[in-house]
Amino acid sequence: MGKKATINDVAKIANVSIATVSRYLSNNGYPIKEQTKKSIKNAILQLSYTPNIVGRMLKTNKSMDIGVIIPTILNPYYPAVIYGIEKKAYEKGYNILLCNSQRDANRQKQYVNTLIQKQVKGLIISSIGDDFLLYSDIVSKGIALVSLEDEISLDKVGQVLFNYEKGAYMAISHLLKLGHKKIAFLTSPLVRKSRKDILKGYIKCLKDNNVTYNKVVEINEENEYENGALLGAKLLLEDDLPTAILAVNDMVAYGVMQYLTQNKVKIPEDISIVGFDDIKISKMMNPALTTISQPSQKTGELAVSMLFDILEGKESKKILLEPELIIRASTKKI
Amino acid sequence: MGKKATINDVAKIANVSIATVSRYLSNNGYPIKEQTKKSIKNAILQLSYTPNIVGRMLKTNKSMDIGVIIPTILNPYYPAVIYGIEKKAYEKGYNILLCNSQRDANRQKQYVNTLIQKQVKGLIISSIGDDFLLYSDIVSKGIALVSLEDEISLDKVGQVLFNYEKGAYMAISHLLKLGHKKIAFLTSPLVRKSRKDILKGYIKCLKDNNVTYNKVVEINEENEYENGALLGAKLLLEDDLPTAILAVNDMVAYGVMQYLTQNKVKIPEDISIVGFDDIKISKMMNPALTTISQPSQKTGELAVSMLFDILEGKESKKILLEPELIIRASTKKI
DNA sequence: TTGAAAGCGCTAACAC
DNA sequence: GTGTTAGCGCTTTCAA
Repeated sequence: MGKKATINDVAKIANVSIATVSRYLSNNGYPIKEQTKKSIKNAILQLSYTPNIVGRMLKTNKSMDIGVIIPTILNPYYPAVIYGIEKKAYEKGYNILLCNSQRDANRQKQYVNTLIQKQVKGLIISSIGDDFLLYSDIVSKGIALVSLEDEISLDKVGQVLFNYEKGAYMAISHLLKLGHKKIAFLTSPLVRKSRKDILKGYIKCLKDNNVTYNKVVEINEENEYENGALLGAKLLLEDDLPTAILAVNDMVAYGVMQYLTQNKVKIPEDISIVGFDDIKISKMMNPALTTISQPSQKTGELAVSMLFDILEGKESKKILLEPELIIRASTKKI
Repeated sequence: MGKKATINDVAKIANVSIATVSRYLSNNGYPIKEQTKKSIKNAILQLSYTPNIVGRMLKTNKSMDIGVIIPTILNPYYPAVIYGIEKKAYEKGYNILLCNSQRDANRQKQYVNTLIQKQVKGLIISSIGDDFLLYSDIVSKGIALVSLEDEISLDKVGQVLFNYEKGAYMAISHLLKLGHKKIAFLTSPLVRKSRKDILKGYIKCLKDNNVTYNKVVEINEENEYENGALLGAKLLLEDDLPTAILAVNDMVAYGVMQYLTQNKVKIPEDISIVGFDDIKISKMMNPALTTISQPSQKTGELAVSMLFDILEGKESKKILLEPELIIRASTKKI
């Protein structure tokens, strides 16, 4: 395979200086004689030369990479976010460095560090906490930072937030309207602010409607796939069973549904269930899942737009996306 | 935010040479006086200095990035592959540059080019075709290349393949065993080799069992989400309806199932359906989907292992992963 | 319209 | 143990 050709090799073969080759490559209207252009072009073809961006980066200090840190790509919500990010980034010529934090604070920190070292232009992060120092370190290095979902108490950080509390409130309202009086909330560990907000909305709506029954079933593990089943099992051990369930997200809802169905609990006949996220497949489930829609792809696109705004020196801002209730077949009048 | 600190700044503050700082940072056992270490450490803290990897890359010509090109992250099969890739890569300290080709040859080419320029150490690519020139260009630049799913007619390319034909054969066998005689194959455009192989397996199994009925329903668009519904609609227009369906992948199967269910066709009572991939959620569907399991996460892990093997100068190889039939509730004896 | 040369931040060979 | 220095591939100023 031999060594890669450099701009020097091209210059030598084309019998011009590297400066001229560089100008040719940058293609910015700098005047070059047609004849010269031609010979450079030939040399490039002959060597099948590809510019080394690292050289340019070192010189210009301009990277075209964006770091993206998400909890886990295995929850389809995030691929949809990434899709939005990548779409917008591609349009602008940026690439995505993808990192899964696995909801592990150390791993997240490590990734942030690596990404800084790699000189990313910006960082989009769906965090697991409010690590003030970590974020201010990023910002102080001139890297544009956009946070997803969880609010961060720091200026100069773009934020694409979602009204989780209201979403939960809407879900519970819907269930109450259907006549349900016993509604449980099934959730992964209540560590993220977003989850706590869902809990808040759940509690608030019950209180506002003078419903005394409430049951929060929480599980310790982070694995959403299996959590649903575990939560379902835990629920069935209770003696005062609910007639309806709010799940912390769609993936968990699926697990619960599957477990209940296997255990002869019919959905929605015996128990109604509402999810959270409205990932694509939710409408393909059978019964299709009633859920709170959180615009995933749009979240990604907005994040990138914000990132570029910050990069252009504009004031960073917060956007609060609003939930929407998607009524499907998994909820039923009691 | 000011300018980022460099190794020079650190050296100046610590009152040592940049060489010493560099040695300190590389932390490779090179002897440094404790006292010196301490003052360097302080300087680094004081400046909140982060090494600039670009400088190192230019010098050492060693990148720690791997490019990953997949068709679309929106089909959950790929996030699972990526999960496997990222897991293994993380262990080795590598990062992932993620690209969605959207099954667009131009976009793919563009991405490959960018990734080469960014000096990735390796490239994992789930391609849309057998672009010999593209691949040999990659290889000739000393970049390790691993191809997923589709076979490539080029040496020095690692390949993690899957026995699609056999998978389809197994699916059809299963359906025949259940007494089905009219089995249709519903598919996205038959452009990828993998899809054509599924078709082959379908045809072959029918022929081997002297079944004359066969019906291939193909759709033109690439969007798997909506394809299922379109395929379902197209199917219902036929006059000689099948009693069973093989879908080209699970996502398509979901769409079909949903459409059929909405149109009063019961699954599996009226029509049995088999998917392909066994993405995580398939067992959470209701009815749970019978499908051919394709080990996605393992595919990703193997790809990375291969990549590192190639990087270490080992002979590149091919691995053919074998399918497994996962029988669930979407298929039924006739 | 072109070239010479400095220098981006870092590593590593060599010298002491 | 530590410092000096060349140079990785590129862009860009300055000069011609």
